[in-house]
Amino acid sequence: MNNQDFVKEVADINTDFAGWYTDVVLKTDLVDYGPVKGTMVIKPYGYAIWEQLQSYADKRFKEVGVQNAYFPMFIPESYLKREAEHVEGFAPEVAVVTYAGGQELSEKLIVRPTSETIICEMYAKWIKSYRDLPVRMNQWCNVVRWEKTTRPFLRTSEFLWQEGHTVYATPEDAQDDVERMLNIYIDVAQKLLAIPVLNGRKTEREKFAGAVATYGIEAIMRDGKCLQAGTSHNLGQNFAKASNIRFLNKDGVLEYGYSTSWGISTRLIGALVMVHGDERGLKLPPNVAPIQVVIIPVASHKEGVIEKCQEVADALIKAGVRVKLDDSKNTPGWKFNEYEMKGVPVRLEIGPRDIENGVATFVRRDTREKAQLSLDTIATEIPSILEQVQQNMFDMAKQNLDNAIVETDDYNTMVNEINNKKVALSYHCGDKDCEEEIKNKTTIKTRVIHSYDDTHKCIYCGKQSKYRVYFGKQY
RNA sequence: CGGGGUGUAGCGCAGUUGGUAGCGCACGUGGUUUGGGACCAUGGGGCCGGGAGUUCGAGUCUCUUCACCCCGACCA
Repeated sequence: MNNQDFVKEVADINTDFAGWYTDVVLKTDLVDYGPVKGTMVIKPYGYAIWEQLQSYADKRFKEVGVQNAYFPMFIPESYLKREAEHVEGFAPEVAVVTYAGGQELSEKLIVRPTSETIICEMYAKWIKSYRDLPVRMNQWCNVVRWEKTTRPFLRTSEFLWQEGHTVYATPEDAQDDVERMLNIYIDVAQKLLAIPVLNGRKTEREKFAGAVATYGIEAIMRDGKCLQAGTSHNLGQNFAKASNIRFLNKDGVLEYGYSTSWGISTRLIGALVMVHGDERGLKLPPNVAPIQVVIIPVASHKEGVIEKCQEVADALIKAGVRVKLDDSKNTPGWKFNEYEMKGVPVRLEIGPRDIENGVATFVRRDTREKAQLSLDTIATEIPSILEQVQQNMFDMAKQNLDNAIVETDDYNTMVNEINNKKVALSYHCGDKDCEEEIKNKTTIKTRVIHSYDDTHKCIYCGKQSKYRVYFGKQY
């Protein structure tokens, strides 16, 4: 097979982006379809990306004092119903267990679509005094949401995520938490995944079912569509009241707690693919790539080639680089294409000619730049090259993001630009029905609020603006 | 849930008016190769998505069901 064949087997990235996406995630062994509709098997290469992401986020959570725990996946149906907006938001997409242990259950069990209800029930049991606060726990788990359309990573019936749930004594502390966690998510996206994001508060229409306020990060794919990549919710006292989370304050008065919740999911892997990928396949930023450097021996049967490759691999491992030496039977050319498709950031080719010259040939995935590196200094140079690749990938993605944003005060311009793969930044009145009308007419929704500003007119209804907000189409 | 499309070997596909299922790649074995998807030889591999029907006979015709893809609707 030559590269033409690869191109033929994968849909064209420019004319069929959705087809390109599914082809790439399947062909690069990130994922496969499960036997049940809408389910996915995350294969080792895809799971390794998730593990990188997990370990970064987990470390950040722990640094700010969050502890991990695990809560059951089955939630009594009655729990979900305690918060009116919450049940309305989730009821259509929950999976329900009605039969177990050989008999009909007296109370149906919801398979968690998110765990606010069950965690708050437990918190209510544990929290008695202001001395018990704050409570801040996170769990890494799976959740189930039975949605109509599915796409690997982006929207599946079951997916992996983390959900953090906290309770504070004051609204100010809760709001601080919401912003602190949002900032960690911004770092996960930007520093780890090299995905620049828009961030801010969601509108009333777009907020989480049961929240007082939702904040989110939004990534923009190369087809101009937006993807909600992480959310941080201020739940106010809504869930505390629904679950009866009360504590005695310093004055001996019983008060409801203030809770928050926040999450990121395997969807980020989908974003990673769609933000950075190109016509050759995946392109992974070094900080999250399971393999940062692949070493490909050339003429590996020749004296000393494999030994030299192994030597370089060992030196790189010692320098903290995730490296793979591929000494399989495939030809070098096959391997070049394979690892480019899989998005490995840096490739080293080592053959008799290189060894003779005391160098290795290196090729960057992001720029496809090819050069020689001295074998003596390679282990010290590679880490900084990886940093450059990481930075360059972020910069390129940032440029795409900046280019995608169009500031406009004209409704028709907004609709046209968004249909032309852009994201609009416009003023809006903040009225739910007005936003609803725009959505019904065009499928365009608000993403996050840019800034509050009442000195302009709403782009749709012409009334006084409340804020400036990003509009776009979404995955 | 509406409209369109596809299910045949691990992957990509062909299969004529119905007559015992084929190609390329991948895979096993032996050898030659190795700097952008190598070559020769020789093997193995199939519930033709599932079910029901028509027929002497179904990959092919009819009905039905399931899954996946695309476009909408829905979607913290």
